[in-house]
Amino acid sequence: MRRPGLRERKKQKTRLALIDAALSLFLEQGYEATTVDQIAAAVDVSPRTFFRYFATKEDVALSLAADGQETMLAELATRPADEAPFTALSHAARAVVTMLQEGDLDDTARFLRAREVIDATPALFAGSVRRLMENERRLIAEISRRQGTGPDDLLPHFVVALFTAVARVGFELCEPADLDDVNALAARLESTLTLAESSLRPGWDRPGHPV
Amino acid sequence: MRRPGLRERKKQKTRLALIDAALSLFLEQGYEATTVDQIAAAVDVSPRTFFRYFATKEDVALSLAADGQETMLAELATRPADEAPFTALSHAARAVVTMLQEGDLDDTARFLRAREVIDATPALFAGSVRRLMENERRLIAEISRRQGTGPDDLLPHFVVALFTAVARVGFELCEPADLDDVNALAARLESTLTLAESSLRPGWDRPGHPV
DNA sequence: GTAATTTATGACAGTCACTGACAAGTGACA
DNA sequence: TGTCACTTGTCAGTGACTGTCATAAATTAC
Repeated sequence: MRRPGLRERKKQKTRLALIDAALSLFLEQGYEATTVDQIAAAVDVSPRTFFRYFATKEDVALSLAADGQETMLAELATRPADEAPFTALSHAARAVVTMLQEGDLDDTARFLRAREVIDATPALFAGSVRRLMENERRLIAEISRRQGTGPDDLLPHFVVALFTAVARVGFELCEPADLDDVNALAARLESTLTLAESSLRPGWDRPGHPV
Repeated sequence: MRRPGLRERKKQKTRLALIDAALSLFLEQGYEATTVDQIAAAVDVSPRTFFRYFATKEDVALSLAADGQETMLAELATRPADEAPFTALSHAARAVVTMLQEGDLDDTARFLRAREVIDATPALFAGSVRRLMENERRLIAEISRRQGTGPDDLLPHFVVALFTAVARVGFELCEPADLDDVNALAARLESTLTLAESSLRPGWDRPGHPV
């Protein structure tokens, strides 16, 4: 598993090159002012190839965040079944930050740069939220499975919606200063989670609580 | 003010005709399968004119929901300053339902039909959430103003994000059966608001609570 | 009432995101 | 080394969206 083969390595290289080139161009001249042709030209690749790596233009900026969400989903699946839903979700969110702290330095820088571009570009921010919502369905399914509740139960929807709100405040609404540093991001997430816990009644995310 | 002038009346008529035609086509053949040219042709208007009424294709389905958000903002502004933020936001949300219940029957039907199309179309659902998020900034500003907190205070962000989450669960995640009836929508909103209140500690949305 | 002015619309040309199809090049593997 | 699978470039096309200019209709001035 050490070497994924030359072909696979080339692909990853092209993918990262496209992301880097796109982020640079987006920062320089703005997102809408940048054409896919420009990005492709910067990596010396045909525009058609760009769309073989990324389904849409916004994807090139959002794919890293999407990877983070996959990490979160995976972490959630490993949490013990008797853990309270909101607690399990909190740990899953922390896993994303941990992944950044432990990962390659270049990868972390790229991730934070992507966040910077996303926060500065309304269209990308919108896309980011869209992804978050799509992911919400999967989170709801997982929480619902853990709790054994039916698919039309309000509680899982409620818990996940609330958690997503907290995560958004923690992750996305960062001050520009916070964007430089992963640790600042982690601190922000923690303080938001603390605020959430101090605002909610104990056991609120368990069925049968509101008597 | 009774008569806004012939020109203005014509414009409103065209606007509603475009919305109705678009919603019908979206329901019949799906959103992406419907072209702007088709919508324009159905109303006997040039495609260029369509874009003079709606900035984007998705706008034609989302504009009614956008109107609802304006109503909410306006209602929020009239709430007493000493009212707790979440309570004020809840009343503002109720104002949207009230507006539907009291409004023209055709308008209500159109609104519910738009919701139906939006819920059935991922792209439109995403756009709907996007609008909600964009609106969040204005809600935060208003809550922040009411509370007299600084712009970098976490609490207004937190309160509004939580409220948006609740509103989404109440408004958007409706069962198909609920879409026929405004009263069912109202009931759903109320039960979600109740769930939220029973989950949160009293005074959580006021500054200085979590000692 | 008619003339002047504003405003909505249509027609046309153009940009850009995105896609299907086919041909050519390159790594994988026997 | 030769075959196979996969990746890429080229090309042609669709559809969303925009700028521009001329025309027609509504509003206002006279």
